[in-house]
Amino acid sequence: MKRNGDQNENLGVLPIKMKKIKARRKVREPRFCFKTMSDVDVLDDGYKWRKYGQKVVKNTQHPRSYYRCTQDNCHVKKRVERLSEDPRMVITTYEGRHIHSPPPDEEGSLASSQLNNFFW
DNA sequence: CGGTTTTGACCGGCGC
DNA sequence: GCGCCGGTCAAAACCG
Repeated sequence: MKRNGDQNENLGVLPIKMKKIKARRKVREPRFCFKTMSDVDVLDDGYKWRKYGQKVVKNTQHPRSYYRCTQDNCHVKKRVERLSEDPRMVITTYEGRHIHSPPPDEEGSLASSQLNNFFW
Protein backbone atom coordinates (compact mmCIF):
# COMPACT_ATOMS: atom_id res chain seq x y z
CA MET A 1 0.00 0.00 0.00
CA LYS A 2 3.00 2.24 0.31
CA ARG A 3 4.16 3.58 -2.99
CA ASN A 4 6.87 5.93 -1.83
CA GLY A 5 8.32 7.21 1.35
CA ASP A 6 8.08 10.79 0.13
CA GLN A 7 4.79 11.22 1.86
CA ASN A 8 6.49 10.53 5.13
CA GLU A 9 8.46 13.68 4.61
CA ASN A 10 5.39 15.69 3.85
CA LEU A 11 3.66 14.47 6.95
CA GLY A 12 6.29 15.96 9.13
CA VAL A 13 6.53 19.24 7.25
CA LEU A 14 3.06 20.19 6.07
CA PRO A 15 3.92 22.99 3.60
CA ILE A 16 1.93 26.17 3.11
CA LYS A 17 -0.28 24.50 0.59
CA MET A 18 -4.03 24.35 0.98
CA LYS A 19 -4.64 28.03 1.55
CA LYS A 20 -7.98 29.39 2.53
CA ILE A 21 -9.63 28.20 -0.63
CA LYS A 22 -13.12 28.79 0.60
CA ALA A 23 -15.84 28.61 -2.01
CA ARG A 24 -19.29 30.02 -1.49
CA ARG A 25 -21.59 27.04 -1.06
CA LYS A 26 -24.65 29.15 -1.89
CA VAL A 27 -27.70 27.34 -3.06
CA ARG A 28 -26.81 28.19 -6.61
CA GLU A 29 -28.22 24.99 -7.99
CA PRO A 30 -29.62 21.96 -6.25
CA ARG A 31 -28.14 18.57 -6.87
CA PHE A 32 -29.79 16.57 -9.59
CA CYS A 33 -29.85 12.94 -8.60
CA PHE A 34 -30.46 10.57 -11.46
CA LYS A 35 -30.83 6.88 -10.98
CA THR A 36 -29.49 5.02 -13.96
CA MET A 37 -29.49 1.31 -14.64
CA SER A 38 -26.11 0.71 -16.12
CA ASP A 39 -23.26 -1.72 -15.58
CA VAL A 40 -20.83 1.12 -16.24
CA ASP A 41 -20.39 4.06 -13.95
CA VAL A 42 -19.30 6.55 -16.60
CA LEU A 43 -22.28 7.32 -18.78
CA ASP A 44 -20.92 9.51 -21.51
CA ASP A 45 -23.34 12.38 -21.76
CA GLY A 46 -21.19 14.12 -24.34
CA TYR A 47 -18.69 15.60 -21.90
CA LYS A 48 -15.37 14.37 -20.61
CA TRP A 49 -15.05 13.49 -16.96
CA ARG A 50 -11.91 13.14 -14.91
CA LYS A 51 -12.00 11.08 -11.74
CA TYR A 52 -10.63 13.03 -8.79
CA GLY A 53 -11.44 10.83 -5.86
CA GLN A 54 -12.91 7.64 -4.55
CA LYS A 55 -14.22 7.06 -1.05
CA VAL A 56 -16.28 4.40 0.58
CA VAL A 57 -19.42 5.33 2.43
CA LYS A 58 -20.81 3.62 5.47
CA ASN A 59 -24.31 3.24 4.14
CA THR A 60 -22.93 1.55 1.10
CA GLN A 61 -20.53 -1.32 0.90
CA HIS A 62 -19.21 -0.04 -2.41
CA PRO A 63 -16.88 2.88 -3.03
CA ARG A 64 -18.23 6.16 -4.29
CA SER A 65 -16.66 7.77 -7.37
CA TYR A 66 -16.17 11.51 -7.82
CA TYR A 67 -15.85 12.94 -11.31
CA ARG A 68 -15.16 16.46 -12.52
CA CYS A 69 -15.81 17.98 -15.94
CA THR A 70 -12.62 18.75 -17.86
CA GLN A 71 -14.23 21.21 -20.22
CA ASP A 72 -12.76 24.62 -21.03
CA ASN A 73 -15.25 26.74 -19.19
CA CYS A 74 -17.35 24.02 -17.76
CA HIS A 75 -16.64 22.99 -14.21
CA VAL A 76 -19.43 20.64 -13.43
CA LYS A 77 -19.12 18.02 -10.75
CA LYS A 78 -20.51 14.54 -11.07
CA ARG A 79 -20.96 12.14 -8.16
CA VAL A 80 -21.48 8.46 -8.93
CA GLU A 81 -22.57 6.06 -6.24
CA ARG A 82 -23.27 2.36 -6.58
CA LEU A 83 -26.06 0.59 -4.77
CA SER A 84 -25.16 -2.13 -2.33
CA GLU A 85 -27.80 -4.60 -3.32
CA ASP A 86 -28.03 -3.51 -6.95
CA PRO A 87 -24.58 -3.15 -8.49
CA ARG A 88 -26.25 -2.52 -11.85
CA MET A 89 -28.04 0.47 -10.37
CA VAL A 90 -25.93 3.60 -10.05
CA ILE A 91 -26.99 6.96 -8.71
CA THR A 92 -25.49 9.77 -10.76
CA THR A 93 -25.64 13.17 -9.11
CA TYR A 94 -24.86 16.16 -11.31
CA GLU A 95 -23.73 19.32 -9.60
CA GLY A 96 -23.55 22.65 -11.40
CA ARG A 97 -24.56 23.66 -14.87
CA HIS A 98 -22.81 23.01 -18.19
CA ILE A 99 -22.01 26.17 -20.07
CA HIS A 100 -21.03 24.33 -23.18
CA SER A 101 -23.27 24.18 -26.21
CA PRO A 102 -25.99 21.59 -26.37
CA PRO A 103 -24.76 18.03 -26.12
CA PRO A 104 -23.22 16.68 -29.32
CA ASP A 105 -25.05 14.22 -31.51
CA GLU A 106 -23.07 11.53 -29.81
CA GLU A 107 -25.50 11.64 -27.02
CA GLY A 108 -28.40 11.02 -29.34
CA SER A 109 -26.58 7.97 -30.53
CA LEU A 110 -25.19 6.24 -27.52
CA ALA A 111 -26.00 7.74 -24.16
CA SER A 112 -29.38 9.04 -25.19
CA SER A 113 -30.17 5.65 -26.58
CA GLN A 114 -29.65 4.03 -23.25
CA LEU A 115 -31.13 6.87 -21.26
CA ASN A 116 -34.13 6.98 -23.53
CA ASN A 117 -34.63 3.30 -23.12
CA PHE A 118 -34.79 3.55 -19.37
CA PHE A 119 -36.05 7.08 -19.55
CA TRP A 120 -35.36 7.61 -15.95
C1' DC B 1 4.53 13.43 -24.28
C1' DG B 2 0.17 14.44 -22.37
C1' DG B 3 -3.60 13.36 -20.03
C1' DT B 4 -5.66 10.57 -16.98
C1' DT B 5 -5.88 7.66 -13.27
C1' DT B 6 -5.08 5.80 -8.35
C1' DT B 7 -4.16 6.06 -3.29
C1' DG B 8 -3.42 8.49 0.95
C1' DA B 9 -4.00 12.10 3.95
C1' DC B 10 -6.09 16.34 5.54
C1' DC B 11 -9.68 19.49 6.31
C1' DG B 12 -14.33 21.27 7.48
C1' DG B 13 -18.78 20.71 9.35
C1' DC B 14 -21.89 18.53 12.42
C1' DG B 15 -23.38 15.60 16.17
C1' DC B 16 -23.41 14.04 20.70
C1' DG C 1 -14.93 19.45 23.61
C1' DC C 2 -14.11 15.66 20.91
C1' DG C 3 -15.21 12.27 17.42
C1' DC C 4 -16.97 11.02 13.15
C1' DC C 5 -18.12 11.44 8.23
C1' DG C 6 -17.73 13.18 3.88
C1' DG C 7 -15.24 15.58 0.52
C1' DT C 8 -11.10 17.41 -1.86
C1' DC C 9 -6.47 17.79 -3.25
C1' DA C 10 -1.76 16.23 -4.35
C1' DA C 11 1.79 13.24 -6.28
C1' DA C 12 3.04 9.43 -8.86
C1' DA C 13 2.20 5.89 -12.16
C1' DC C 14 0.16 4.30 -16.29
C1' DC C 15 -1.90 4.38 -20.89
C1' DG C 16 -2.74 5.96 -25.73
